[in-house]
Amino acid sequence: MTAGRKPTLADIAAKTGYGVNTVSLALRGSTRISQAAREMIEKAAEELDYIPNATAKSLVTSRSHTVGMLVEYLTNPQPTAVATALQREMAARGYSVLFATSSTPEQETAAIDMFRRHNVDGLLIYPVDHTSLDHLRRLRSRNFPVVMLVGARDTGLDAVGVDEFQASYDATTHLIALGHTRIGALGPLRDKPLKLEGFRHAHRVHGLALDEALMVEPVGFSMEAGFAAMETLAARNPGLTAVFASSDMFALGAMRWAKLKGLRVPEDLSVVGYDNIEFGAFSHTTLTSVRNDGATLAKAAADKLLALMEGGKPLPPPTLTLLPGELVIRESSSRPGQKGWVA
Amino acid sequence: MTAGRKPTLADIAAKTGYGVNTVSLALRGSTRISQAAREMIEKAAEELDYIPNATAKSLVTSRSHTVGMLVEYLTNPQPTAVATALQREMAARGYSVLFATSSTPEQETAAIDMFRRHNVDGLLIYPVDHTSLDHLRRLRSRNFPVVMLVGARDTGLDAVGVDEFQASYDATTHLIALGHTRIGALGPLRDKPLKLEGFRHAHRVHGLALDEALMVEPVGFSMEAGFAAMETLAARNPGLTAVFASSDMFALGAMRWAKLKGLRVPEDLSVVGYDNIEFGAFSHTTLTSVRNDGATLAKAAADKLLALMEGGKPLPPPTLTLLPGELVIRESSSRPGQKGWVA
DNA sequence: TTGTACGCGTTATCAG
DNA sequence: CTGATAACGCGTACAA
Repeated sequence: MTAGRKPTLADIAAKTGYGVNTVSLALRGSTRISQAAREMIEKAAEELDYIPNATAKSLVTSRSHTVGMLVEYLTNPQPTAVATALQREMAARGYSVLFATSSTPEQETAAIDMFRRHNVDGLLIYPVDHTSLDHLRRLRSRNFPVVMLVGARDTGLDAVGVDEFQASYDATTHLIALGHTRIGALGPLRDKPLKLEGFRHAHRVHGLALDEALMVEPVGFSMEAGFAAMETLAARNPGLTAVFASSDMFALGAMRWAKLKGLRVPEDLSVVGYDNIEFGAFSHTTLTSVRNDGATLAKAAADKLLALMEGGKPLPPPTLTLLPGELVIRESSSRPGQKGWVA
Repeated sequence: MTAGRKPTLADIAAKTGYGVNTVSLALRGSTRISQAAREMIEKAAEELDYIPNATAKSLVTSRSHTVGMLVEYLTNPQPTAVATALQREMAARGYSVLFATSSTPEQETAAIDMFRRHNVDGLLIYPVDHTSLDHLRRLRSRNFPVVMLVGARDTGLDAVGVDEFQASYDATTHLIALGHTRIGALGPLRDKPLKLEGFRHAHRVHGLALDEALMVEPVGFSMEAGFAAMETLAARNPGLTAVFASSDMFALGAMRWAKLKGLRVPEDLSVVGYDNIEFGAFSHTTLTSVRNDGATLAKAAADKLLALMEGGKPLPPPTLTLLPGELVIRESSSRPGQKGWVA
């Protein structure tokens, strides 16, 4: 078994004496082929170690059975888990996934162009900027299936995601119910506004004043970014007793900051995160956080994309699948000045 | 701009009056095309929103400019960071990456088959079982470029990775030098033996007896798995004063276990991890760990794969690129019964 | 400088 | 049941 090109249908045809077309049909399990022919052909294919050429197939069928998956940095375990689950879900449905990361709009369009050159049948995307989605709407208007992995309303796009607004509202309300009145927030202000809008909404509903200085946007997606943002937040707001973080990464960074400052969590500072990653659940002080079911999300997104890809070609109107986020209360949140949570 | 198929070279040819082949050459910047023709053609391509069909191109050139990337679960941030960096490195070199995860040998071969169907030009792989690599050697013998992301010696494969044996030896030696004599280990025993072999080797070199009961293999790649394995380890070994974990995930799980048992780290139990993930550096008790430079690794792997893909076709003999791992000493390791590390 | 013809490996169409 | 033949979109001769 030396070099040589890959065996093709023609090689099998030559070896068995049948025509390429018969070979093609036999290998795809057509019933119009005789038992004898099928067995002979399958045996020959086996011997030659034949591997179907998806590229050639794609050219003639104009379906690549490939989708593009575009996410931001994979530093956050939660989207990472979703991406992994998505790949498996798509594989189970017979689709391969081309993968790319983008942290800027330019990288995002470059990646999408790459996907289109490769004729992907659809796109799973966690967009960089949740508020400017024209390029995705344009794709959709050309009947190109796109499923966005963010639970944003009224985007004109198919989407599945957690109800970040509601979940963040719940998380903030939890802190307010505990008696906190000066609550800070760490998270994106412009690109991904849903979580902080939920934070704002909770203040409105419960009649709590909210100063813009109480919201700080970390630079990047690391614990260190959370740490630095927490430092800024604390400097600006002396009386702070609680923080809501849009990501457990930030929350853990904030807890680290508290430790270095000699502040106890939750006695001196309550911390609530988002994503419910394992690092929070196993942290020294366990982290109160919003759980979103990544597996369900991945499955729903895969199903939705599949329906669009294999359905008729004027795409149906876009639908939004909103999954609930559930607040998991642990040690890091309590009444101000107190240890342990009391309902 | 309604539905309709994608524009092709023929469409541009029709619109401009040139032949397809002139269009093809012009778009690829051939100098044999007149200035006027080029400009007219580029303008038409722009207007039609022409996107080259990589599939068709691939069929005729028999190069897909696509590589497969196969990793295990992305629950561990370190391999995840490497995977992300690899995708970016490959993109910078004009390659797209098909991505899959595999946690069993069966899934691994299934994924590789998928890659081959899609005619990937090469493969980046973190194999499930570091000791059975025949299937990869077989690919290589057919001149298919494969770069393994594990620094294992004498595999007959191209590989780039950290010197896990040496780094684990160093980490264990650190504990021995601190005065520990009963050191447990958490990590894979069979599939990925390098780290525990380094652990063993340190015992041999420093004349320390080593009981098989001191090594426990966690089930899975989570903190919870580390937690459970630590429980088993402790139950089997009462006098234990230190643990070496083959992954920071396991180490953090072990620290969590210590906390729940009322043991202080490092006074009652020293813990050394591996991977130097941010969660360890920002943990309540910061984690001593082995740093491996993921960015350098990704770059080296990308370069190596590129050389194989674009070099001549009897593949050159395989080479191994070994990167050093560096022990980063933090709070979690000290002399037995003591807080803080003294050299 | 540009056009024509052919082939890449497969599926689809239409005969036989 | 099976076999020619024509696409699919592009690159590479070679010819004009």
